[in-house]
Amino acid sequence: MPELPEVEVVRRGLASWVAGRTIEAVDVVDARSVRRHPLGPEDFRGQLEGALVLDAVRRGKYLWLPLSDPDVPEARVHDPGAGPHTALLAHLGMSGQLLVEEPEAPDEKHLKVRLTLSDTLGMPRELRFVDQRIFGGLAVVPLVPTHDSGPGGRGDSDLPLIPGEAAHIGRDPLDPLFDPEAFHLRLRARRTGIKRALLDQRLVSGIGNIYADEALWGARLHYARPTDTLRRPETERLVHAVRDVMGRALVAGGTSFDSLYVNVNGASGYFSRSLDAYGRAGRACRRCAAAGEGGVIVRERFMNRSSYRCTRCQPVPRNARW
DNA sequence: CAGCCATCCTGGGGGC
DNA sequence: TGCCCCCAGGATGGCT
Repeated sequence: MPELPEVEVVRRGLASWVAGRTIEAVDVVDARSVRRHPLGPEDFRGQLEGALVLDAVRRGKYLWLPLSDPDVPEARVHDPGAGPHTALLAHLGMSGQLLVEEPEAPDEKHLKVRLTLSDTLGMPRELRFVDQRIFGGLAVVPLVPTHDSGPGGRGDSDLPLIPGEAAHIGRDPLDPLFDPEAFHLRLRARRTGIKRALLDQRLVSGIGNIYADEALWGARLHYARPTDTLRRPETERLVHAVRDVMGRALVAGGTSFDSLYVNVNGASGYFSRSLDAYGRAGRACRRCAAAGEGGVIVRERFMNRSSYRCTRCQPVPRNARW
């Protein structure tokens, strides 16, 4: 399942392969993948055809391509303060892929949307949205200046332009603007369990079920640990563990062990070999084994999902909040 | 407002 | 071999 490292790998691929090209044609193969575009597939196509892709931007697991507005060329071009006003917004959901392919490549089984891009340097390409489970989708949305938890007192022109759909998404742990001390204080103010908090994209973004379990294992914390009892060293351990697991995944190009997810050019990653908790039910905890101890990874149902933890180094806490 | 849960969705896989 | 059911989980809307 794409989490922050996978989405960031896709973003980088889009920035290098798609930015600078024009969208020449749009084929919505399955309208369900644009159901979050309020005006329907025809409007989706009309708004994209002829648009120039300027960049590829990410906030948490939301990804968007800022577009030049082809309908108002003159006025905008001569206004130095005018940035892009719309973007192609994408969320990969559980199984979404954005693939940059040669037009001759055969259609994928779950191809949902095909964007034909302008030919650059004799390299014609299509951007294809492929999605089996249809939790993800595409939409053309306005970009609006949006405050976040950063320093205030600035004018509108200095605020980041992001889609309203992503306005509530917090900074991710690898973002320079992520504030570990503020994160700690917000955790302490919550009345819930730590895994619920990690999965709340408003508090910290980019973490899904897999990296949540990996980070909790790294920090030796149980998923039901009450957030209001966390001590500063524990939060620091957790932030360090999240950054470590995400950083390693990013270097490896995303986990993509699901085989549904591959990166923007269709190549699989291989980070799954180094997962310590997720998917290892019944196997020995590596850390315990290295210390000559007998901790075992168990799978438990939590939040209608699977959670993996070590019985020994992630014991059930007092006052657990399930 | 904060917390939390059901729901969306498809296809692979196990059981029989 | 075919059928049924479970399972995967990100984000949202609507409860309490």
